[in-house]
Amino acid sequence: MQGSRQNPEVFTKIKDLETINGDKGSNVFWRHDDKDVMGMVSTVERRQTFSYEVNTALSAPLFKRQEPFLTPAEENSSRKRILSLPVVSFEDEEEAHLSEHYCLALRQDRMDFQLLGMELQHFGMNLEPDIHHSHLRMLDLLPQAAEAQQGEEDHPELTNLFPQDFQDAAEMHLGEEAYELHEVEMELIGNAPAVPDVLENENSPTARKTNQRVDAVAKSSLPVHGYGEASSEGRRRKKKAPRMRRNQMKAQGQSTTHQCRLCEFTTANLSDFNCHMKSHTIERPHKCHLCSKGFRTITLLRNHIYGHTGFRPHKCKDCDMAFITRGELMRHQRYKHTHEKPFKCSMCPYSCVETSKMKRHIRSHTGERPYLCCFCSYASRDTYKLKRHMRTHSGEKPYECYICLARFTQSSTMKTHIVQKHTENVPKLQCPKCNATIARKSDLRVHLRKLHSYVDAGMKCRYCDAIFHERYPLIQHQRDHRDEKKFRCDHCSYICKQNSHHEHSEKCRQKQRKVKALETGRKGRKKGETEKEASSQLKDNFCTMESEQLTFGTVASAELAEMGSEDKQSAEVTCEMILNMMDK
DNA sequence: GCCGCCCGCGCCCTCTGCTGGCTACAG
DNA sequence: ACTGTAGCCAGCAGAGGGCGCGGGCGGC
Repeated sequence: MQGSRQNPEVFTKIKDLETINGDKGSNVFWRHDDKDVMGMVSTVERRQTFSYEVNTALSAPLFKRQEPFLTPAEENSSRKRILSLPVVSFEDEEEAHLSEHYCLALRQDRMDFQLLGMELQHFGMNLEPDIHHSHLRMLDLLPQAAEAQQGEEDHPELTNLFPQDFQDAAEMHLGEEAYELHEVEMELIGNAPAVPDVLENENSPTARKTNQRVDAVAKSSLPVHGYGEASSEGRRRKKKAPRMRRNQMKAQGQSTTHQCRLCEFTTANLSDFNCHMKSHTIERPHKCHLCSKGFRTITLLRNHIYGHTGFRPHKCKDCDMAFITRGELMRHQRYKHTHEKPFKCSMCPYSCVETSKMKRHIRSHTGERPYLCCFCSYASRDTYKLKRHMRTHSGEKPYECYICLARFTQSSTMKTHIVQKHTENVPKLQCPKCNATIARKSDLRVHLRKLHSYVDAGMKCRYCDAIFHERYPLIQHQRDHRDEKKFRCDHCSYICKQNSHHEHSEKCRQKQRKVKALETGRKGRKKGETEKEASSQLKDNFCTMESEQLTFGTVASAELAEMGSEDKQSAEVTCEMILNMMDK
């Protein structure tokens, strides 16, 4: 194999590759059947490329239960995506080229392939059989495949794009299905193209085949959720639907309509239709001269170049920030200056600047957790939390204390560590209930909870609206409620806390009658009976009453209440006598 | 076809709070 | 010496803020 350098402009994808790898000398180009073909022979470089692709495009779930082998540095540096070279294509372990690689090279509108005599072991990888997915790198076919979906008759050369043995090995059929393959794979890796997940019209041939593909993928051992935020509905371009429907509505009533076979888009205008169909391709004619990245529109390219040059035309008048687009500036001003939050939650007072934030917030109400961990049962409400969680599996600790070099999984943990261990004169927190001083707020909370029975949320009194954060004051307060004497006798001054009041009332009436009788008896004292004897009888009667749990005061006041003034005076004398007698 | 607005996704960050293991210390 | 307890500490998850950037689409 003789290495011969070719003009990189010919190889759009190779340019990307060079950008990533840097070491251009390790790429080898040669002629094969009058076609330009590229191969990579450097194992180190090859591994870098492969690792990069695994991390960003394929995601860890493909590597079932394997620890992610990328280092953080590699991960961070992988901002760009290469969906081209090289191809790993294994149909199964026996038949195919488990220890070999296919290498695809794009030459403008043609694609060539070459088998490279390289072994996986060279890359230091120990791959499990289930990752040998036959179509993983067929993403390289995108431009051709997208065209292919429009019909083989339009692009008959596509059927000849790959040598037959390659097609056989990959069980791949060119033409329409080639696009479907791309579609399914893009779904698989969470980088969906601008096509619906499953075609709505299930009766169309395309939809049928695609849906079968989707089913097949769903049934396969390859989870579609996963690491590196590659999963996800989030990335699926579903946002098209509403606007498409608007256009669809506009188009209604037209006699001649152009309906997109790949989505719901319908229009009567042919140019609109053609414009729309471009959205289903990844044709990016506007290339950045600095990084070779392609864009569909010149505006996008211009904004991209602004990113390179640092030119930010939209400057904030309230601070030093500047932005590429006016929309970004407006959003910044809402966040930092005007604090305008047009999106309000209907379930709580939360409001925010962006719809995506509201969407995320709503999940905290609904409990929805669409991002599933492929290693455990954890599921998160947003991609970042899942990614952060994955560190617990990978053992990655990206944050290092600059003083003691201790490493941490989260930046906030490191920050706390530095404050608590390496910062002098850190003020401690004083417990409001005792003299204890505690370093951390959360520990003070624990302290309050354990030692002072403090409940953060507050406990409501069961009898009134009072709120207590401590158990004991609540108990005391509720006891007061229970001791409260709510029932008052209608006939005397008797009050009680129980409903037994009614029983008392009846007894009270009977006793009143007795007292009346006593009074009557006193007034109509028997002939010859001395006053002392009369008093003695009264006292006996009183004692009887007392034994029936009627107090003197109760009797007296009840009696007084019903007596006339003369009788009252008489009764008071009688009561006084009784009291005196009791004193004796 | 270009431009700008708007939208949505993704990424990274901070703040917050809970948990459980560790450890010092008093009884 | 042993044990229970309370503070220290790192790990980890929930929630939200801020911004970069690409894409859709209407207007010109």
